[in-house]
Amino acid sequence: MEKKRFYITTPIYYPSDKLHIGHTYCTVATDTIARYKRLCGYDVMFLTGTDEHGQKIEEKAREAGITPQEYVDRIVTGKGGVLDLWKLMNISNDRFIRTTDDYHVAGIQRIFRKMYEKGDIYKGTYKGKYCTPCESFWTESQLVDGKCPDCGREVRDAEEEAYFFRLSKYAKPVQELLESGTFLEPASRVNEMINNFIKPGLEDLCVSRTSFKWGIPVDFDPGHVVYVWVDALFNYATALGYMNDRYDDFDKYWPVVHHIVGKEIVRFHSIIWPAMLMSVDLPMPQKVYGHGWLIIDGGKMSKSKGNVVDPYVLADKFGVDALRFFLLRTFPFGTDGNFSNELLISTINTDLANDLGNLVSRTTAMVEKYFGGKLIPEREAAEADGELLGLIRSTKERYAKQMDAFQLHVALEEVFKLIQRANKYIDENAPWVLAKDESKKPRLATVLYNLLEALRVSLIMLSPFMPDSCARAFAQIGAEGESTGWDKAGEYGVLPAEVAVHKGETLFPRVDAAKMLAELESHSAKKEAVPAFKPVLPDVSIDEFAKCDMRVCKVLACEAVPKSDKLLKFTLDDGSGKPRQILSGIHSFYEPETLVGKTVAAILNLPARKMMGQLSEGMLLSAVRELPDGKEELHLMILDDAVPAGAQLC
RNA sequence: CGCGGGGUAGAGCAGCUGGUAGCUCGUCGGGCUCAUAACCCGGAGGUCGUUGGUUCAAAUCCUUCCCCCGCAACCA
Repeated sequence: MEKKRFYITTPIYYPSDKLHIGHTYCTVATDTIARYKRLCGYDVMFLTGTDEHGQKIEEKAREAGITPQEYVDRIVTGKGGVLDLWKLMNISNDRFIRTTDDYHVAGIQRIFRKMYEKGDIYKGTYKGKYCTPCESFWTESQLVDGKCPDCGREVRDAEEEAYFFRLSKYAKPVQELLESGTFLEPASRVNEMINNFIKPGLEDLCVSRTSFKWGIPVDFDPGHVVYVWVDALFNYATALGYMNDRYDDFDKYWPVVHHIVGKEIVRFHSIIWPAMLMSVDLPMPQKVYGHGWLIIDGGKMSKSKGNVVDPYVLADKFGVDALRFFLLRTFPFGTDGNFSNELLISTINTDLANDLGNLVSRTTAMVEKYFGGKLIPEREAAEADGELLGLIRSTKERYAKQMDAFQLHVALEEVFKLIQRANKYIDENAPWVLAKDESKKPRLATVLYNLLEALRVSLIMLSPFMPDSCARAFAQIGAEGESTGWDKAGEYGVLPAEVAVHKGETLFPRVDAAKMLAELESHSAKKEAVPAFKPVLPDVSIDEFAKCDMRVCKVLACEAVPKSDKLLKFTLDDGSGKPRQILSGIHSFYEPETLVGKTVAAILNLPARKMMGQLSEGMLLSAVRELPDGKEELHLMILDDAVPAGAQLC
């Protein structure tokens, strides 16, 4: 009979910077599932890779003075890069795709054309902000203070020609897909997607750009570059040979696709991706699983906060397997988890050193001490064995159920129930007492054999999580070959009666928490930085500066804008005699009532603009800086009340 | 009323198809000595965010309100 197939993917990561523990978490989890499926006998295809195009990488490369290709090569294949990281973390991916690979590029061009010919991609206009001197398009959110983020100059509304994907056309089938059961998990994400994105109506999606070059050219329309969606999402298909001839196992693995993704990209994978697949008439993936994030000190990990955890450091200090284990044992896979070094250390000490490692150690030590390393074949069963043997036989089933549902942390819990029961079993049977009586030797051998069997079974189930350590442990307890296979994970009596053990070096050394924390502290202490000084912007002429009409205003009234977290609505006396309304996003720093009567400064000649449906005629001046923790510190410019309204700042 | 998640012992979490509140760490006491000062047993510690309701019975179902977190929107 042919093996059942299983195709699993991580997202392709964006190599604009070094990867951190969050990427590692996702990849390690996916790797563990892949290893588990292989263990169960599946024909597994495990794909990971990098998403290497786009404006941001183009910019980063320009800053570094190298080509975009050189830039991504450095991060992906360079020393300490993505490939090195996965090698270090013992990731067993079968394939690694880079969106700059030529077969992917060719495939995407064909896919783009296919969707175009079908009429699902059409030419339209993309509206955005344009900076003429820089010849660059920006979205609202990219603007810095309403200005070009590159040069700080004014931008204007503009349109560019672009291709769009008819996402709207697929809204209904996508909704049906989401509602139809297990496509998207955890289930809580389904409502989020439908309520937030589908119900309000899906807009067609811009899938090409002319404003930057670093991407896959649209082959039938030079100047256009395929924008992220088509390029990145279809990696899952091109990596199997879809629309290219580099590989030819697309038909083999396609329908059994499982995408493991972070919750931030669930939307793309559960709405846009299915829609595009429908467009090219491909069957839907079996599952999209959105896992949670690692949270640090209650907040998201980010480079600007300086709280990024470096997997290289942790792997170096604790060992790869311990780190892998910690990530998957501690945090429920579907929800966010609070990362901390203390938790890491305590998990390693409790589960790996005290429970598992110590069990291997004390069991093998006793076999050596009482039997010279090799058990005698005589046995004597006892009632006291029942519970342990029951767990040896039954844990596999519960474990498998959890693993199949990607509940990795619960699966591990099941294994550790067995390990803890085995430790208790030693206490109950006190082998050291049996050892004193020669006539109890068969009973002693039975007790130790049962322990070895408990370990063997546990190690099989732990091996997808900690492949190297389990291999070492198998050697120590004298398990080899078939006895370490999945088929034997729920059976008792598999090890030979005269099994020989080899007590080896400590599997998981205990970590000295205080010492280790101090070491890690010194690592991160260097990063405690003063707020970065933002580079001074390019010169402006005095004439340009003089164009800004900044005036002193008195706050006549101030109230929060309904339904907005950030906006405050100011009614100001600008000296003209006519009240002026300005909105400002500073509610997180000030309560409206505390500002009434204050003397402030504002630019009056910015074009009026609507925010949350309200008109804002100008902008209040504030002093802003970014703190080392990534938060923003803002002070409204509050002037001496003696300054009259309408006075000009210059 | 934008959407979603969460508020359970000192900390971190489970339980949430209703029926004496559980796990890990920490803490206190005991046991054991094979083992990586590890292991085993026991104790202390919670009015399960708040209000009202359904029920013989609610952490668990419905309802009010409060707080936290994410997404969306939005910070010129």
